[in-house]
Amino acid sequence: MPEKKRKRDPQKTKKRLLDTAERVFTERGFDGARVDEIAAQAKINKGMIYILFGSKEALYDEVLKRSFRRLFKSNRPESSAEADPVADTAALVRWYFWFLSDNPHFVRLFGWESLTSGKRAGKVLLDLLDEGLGPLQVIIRRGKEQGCFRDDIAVHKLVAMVNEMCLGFFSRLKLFEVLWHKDLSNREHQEEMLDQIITIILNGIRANPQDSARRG
Amino acid sequence: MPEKKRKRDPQKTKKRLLDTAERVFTERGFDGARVDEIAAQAKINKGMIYILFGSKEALYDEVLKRSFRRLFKSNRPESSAEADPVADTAALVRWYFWFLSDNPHFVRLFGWESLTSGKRAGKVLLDLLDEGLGPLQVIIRRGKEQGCFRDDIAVHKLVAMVNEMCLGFFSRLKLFEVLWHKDLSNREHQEEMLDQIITIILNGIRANPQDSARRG
Amino acid sequence: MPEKKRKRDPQKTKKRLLDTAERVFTERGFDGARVDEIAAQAKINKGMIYILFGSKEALYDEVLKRSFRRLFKSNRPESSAEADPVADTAALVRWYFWFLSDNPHFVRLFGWESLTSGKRAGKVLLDLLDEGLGPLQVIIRRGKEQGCFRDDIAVHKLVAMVNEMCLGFFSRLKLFEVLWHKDLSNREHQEEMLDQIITIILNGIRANPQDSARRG
Amino acid sequence: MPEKKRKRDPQKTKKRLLDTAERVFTERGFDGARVDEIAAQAKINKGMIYILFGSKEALYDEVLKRSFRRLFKSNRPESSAEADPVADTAALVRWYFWFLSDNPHFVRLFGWESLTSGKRAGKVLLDLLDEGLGPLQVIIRRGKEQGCFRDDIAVHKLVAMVNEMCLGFFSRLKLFEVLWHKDLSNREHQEEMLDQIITIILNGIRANPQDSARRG
DNA sequence: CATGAATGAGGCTTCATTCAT
DNA sequence: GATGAATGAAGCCTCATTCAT
Repeated sequence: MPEKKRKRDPQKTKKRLLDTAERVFTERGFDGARVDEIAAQAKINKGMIYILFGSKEALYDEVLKRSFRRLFKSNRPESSAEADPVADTAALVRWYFWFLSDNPHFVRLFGWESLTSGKRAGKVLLDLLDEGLGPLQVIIRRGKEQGCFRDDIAVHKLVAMVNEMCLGFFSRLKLFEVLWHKDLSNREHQEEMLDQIITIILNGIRANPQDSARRG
Repeated sequence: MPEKKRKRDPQKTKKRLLDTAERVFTERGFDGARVDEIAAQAKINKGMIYILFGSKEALYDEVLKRSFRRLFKSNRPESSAEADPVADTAALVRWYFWFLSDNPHFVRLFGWESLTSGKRAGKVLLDLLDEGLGPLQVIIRRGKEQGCFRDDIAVHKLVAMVNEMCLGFFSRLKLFEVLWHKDLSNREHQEEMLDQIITIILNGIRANPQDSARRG
Repeated sequence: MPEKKRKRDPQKTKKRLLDTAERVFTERGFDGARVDEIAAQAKINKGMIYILFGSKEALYDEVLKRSFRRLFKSNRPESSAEADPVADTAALVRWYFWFLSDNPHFVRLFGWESLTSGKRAGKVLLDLLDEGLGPLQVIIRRGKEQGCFRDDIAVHKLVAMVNEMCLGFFSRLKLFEVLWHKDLSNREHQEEMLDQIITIILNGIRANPQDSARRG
Repeated sequence: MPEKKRKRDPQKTKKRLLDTAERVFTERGFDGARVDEIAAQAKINKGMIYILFGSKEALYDEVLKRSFRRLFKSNRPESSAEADPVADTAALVRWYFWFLSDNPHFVRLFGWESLTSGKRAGKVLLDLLDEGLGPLQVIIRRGKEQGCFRDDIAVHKLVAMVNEMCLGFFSRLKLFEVLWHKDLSNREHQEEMLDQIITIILNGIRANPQDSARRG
């Protein structure tokens, strides 16, 4: 027998509120979001927001934190010193790309925060940049040492570029959809983009055979 | 020669207002911007905004249009069918990169509009994407045909990637400044980034010698 | 002997609540007091207030009543027809003064009620005025008859004056503390004030020797 | 021809608002007053309060200041070293008494502030106490030196007592009206109270003939 | 009884916009 | 046209009170 309409489930109430808030803040940004709208959509009394979180701002912070925690808890692929830098690079980029694909709210929150210079997320943004593709730095550096990646790669710049390609793609997904006449919510279509990114990057940083010949 | 009254110069007033509005909208977004603040900073009477533009929204639209027009009027390098696709690619990316560097407001407005799905800029965003790096498509395609660029490049995806690398870099300039401990308002430091982008891209898309050998 | 369960002692709970409510209402007045604050400080569940008293207003009424009852139950000195009006006057004023000193909450509640025209205490205020120094009227009148007090004393006005001197002193205790650079919570310092009041009053109402001589 | 309904008179608007605010704050205290009510009674748009004053609190402050200024601007009688201390005392008390009678809002605002320990009026309360009957200290002291006032008068305590008699009378005017079955808005009836106060005080502090005889 | 969650009315404040001069 | 005053709708938040458990 299925449960009937149950009330008073603070756990669920709070989650419902956070989910709704995430949706609204994500869609309209902090300034554009309306507390009333969040309450209405969450089917919650407006006052509860203030009992549970204290203010619109605190609610937003909680939404940010929760969304960002997802990145930290996401299962990032490990890379060891013995592993192949090329394969590792591809794996890490793949993981990041699909994380963003699975967390569109994260992408947008990051976007809003970037525009407000992290007025609310503060220094966490830096940690996020680092948490996402940070390990890529180590991998690239190892690749350079092993001679399979070009010498003239500025590691942190490269990481930033990869970040922008992935984040940017999902930031403007809707735009590209219209521009390319393609349904980009489709995972296979997304994968085409990912493949391109990896192809360009790997080819872009791979040491030239003749170069290594010259060197060797 | 028209008479010179004391203060009234509707042309200048309007420009001052647009400049101020651009600054404020750029900084805070449409929802975060305040008509009062714009009027105060422009040292203009609030009512004038409504006489000159009709509404906050219309003022914003005008700011958008003016900012976007700058891209259309910017002196984009031409490329002919005889030119070297490699050099052309580099030239176009350079031009786009420096345009963004010179027009930080454009970068931010584009950012806000991307997040609101172009609620206000509408389809212009598409034109902008096209206007900026659009010709790159032609160049790349020509490069592929001439065999100097890899076969497996998806042209429009590549263009998007370049766009994101440039736009994203300037979108998160402040973040990278802190992350890299570097003054990125400095043009020379910006150039380092540009060089990396071009290096990676060109290497990323260049046809492999052995590949062309195999083909040839 | 009734069983002793863990915590439930409705008697004590109610007292604790009333004590806390008295403190909070006294400090901030009815409008400034917060039901939440009272409940929190009394370490009681908010709902209990409504179970025990029904409303914020009813709780306030109960606080008022309890505080006012203390005046009625206070051990006021008796005066008989044979007694000395001068000594009786001093005794009664002393008693009233120390009652106020011992019941600062009473003083403040009276103050709030005076400002709201007894919107809540209602006519009880009148009874209180009467209950406090009321008997002074009889004493003074007897003193006038016996010739030891001046003829031209308007009895009820005098009583009011004494009342204001005592009540007013304690109402603005904190102010006088700062003004006089003196710790007026100190009982001995309070006594100095009382002595002054009694001195002035007794000298103020005592029949002049020459007057009585003239009359006699 | 009488002027028609004229609008847009910022001077009058502000005064109307302050007058209304004074009335409402005076009646209900800061916490009990409602911004909406003030706006409605002043026939003003609620927003104007925030344009003109910034906040409910700032409006209250302005009301306080304006009311208190009236005391400072009131024409207090001067007293010279040659004057008769007895007459001077009477004159000063008379002046203070009638000032309070003419400024019932002042009396009530002072009352609210006393209860909140001047949370909003701050240290001004001290100045007010001083500004009102402050000069009485000098007069009494001179009277003591000249031998016409008793030695054992504590000057500042006496001043406080006079203050309380006057202020207290007007604070509880409504109560006394009911208690005494007398219309105390009537100036002549008020004067009876004033006469009593002065009589008691002067008799209370006058040096006893026999005392001065003993001394002389 | 006792509790913590929930509620709705209303409080203060802001803001885009209009209007009288 | 240009200005400062004015406005109404709406925004965020608080608070006495109720309710399910």
